[in-house]
Amino acid sequence: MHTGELARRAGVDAQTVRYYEREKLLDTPARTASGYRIYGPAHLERLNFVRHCRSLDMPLADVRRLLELSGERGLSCDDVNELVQAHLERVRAKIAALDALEKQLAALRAQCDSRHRVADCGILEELIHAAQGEACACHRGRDRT
Amino acid sequence: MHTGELARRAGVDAQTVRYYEREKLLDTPARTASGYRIYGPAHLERLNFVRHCRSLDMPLADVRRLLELSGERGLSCDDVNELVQAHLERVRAKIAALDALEKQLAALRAQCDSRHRVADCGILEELIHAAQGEACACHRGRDRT
DNA sequence: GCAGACCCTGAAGCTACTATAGGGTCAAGA
DNA sequence: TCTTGACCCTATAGTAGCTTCAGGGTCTGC
Repeated sequence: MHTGELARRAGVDAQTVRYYEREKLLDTPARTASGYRIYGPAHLERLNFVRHCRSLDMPLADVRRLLELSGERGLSCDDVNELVQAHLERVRAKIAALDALEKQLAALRAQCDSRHRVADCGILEELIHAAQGEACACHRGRDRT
Repeated sequence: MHTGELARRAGVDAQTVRYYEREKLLDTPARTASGYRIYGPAHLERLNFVRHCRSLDMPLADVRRLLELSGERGLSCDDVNELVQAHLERVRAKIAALDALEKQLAALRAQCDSRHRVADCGILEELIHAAQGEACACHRGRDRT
């Protein structure tokens, strides 16, 4: 099959397929005389694997590593474990950060009932006040993900 | 004060200050004869406001809009409300997506107890299997944030 | 007069794609 | 045979919000 069909079957854009090839996530395929890429079932399988990992929000570097590891079938799979564990922890950390964020935003949103003017808008007031207050440590050296 | 001191006081990098100036988030400051930027307290206040909004994960475009709106003090503050509300909803959507993700990753992590080889690693097995299964719709047209 | 800390500009790098420009290929229909 | 339309190719730029780097100037103290 050609690039377009492979892409369609995996539910991605054809450009993404070429991008993955450049990034060494897909094996370089054979070409027709006129330069069209020719893919087989193994490519589709691999592309699906990559997309599944991406749907789990794994960075491409991790996916690449998993692909390498899955080739070395005799090795202990500690590395696979660590990688997934580390990713799980990143996701959990992000959830915690967003939960805190959501609380702050909900509180902020509650400051204004939209029936008044910018000059005495509770939200802006709060934003400006919070930005100046000594007590507001939320924008000092916070980790950004 | 010069760029470095402003940056230090706001807890950011000096390059970030210059970046915000380019992006029209800070007023262009006066310069010394030799070209050094000179900032006053108003700049620090504004920079703190920007950083506070960023700590709430607001995109710079939203921050720019808030800065504009806070200048028009006679207007109704409906726009401020909408902006914060929309951002809050984005954050909530992201939390929901990450919660689902965390469950999938935790399940995946539980597949392998690390005492065996890659050849029969439960995680890799599961990843490959899930990527191929018809039932796995998780990587077909999922929304990406 | 020199070291070290600071300042400047412009450009590249990061992630994971997406989009655009400018061109070639192929199969079917008139 | 010509044309149309759908596909393919490459290379490059754009997205967000910075960070880092290269290559240079300035200022202060010894």
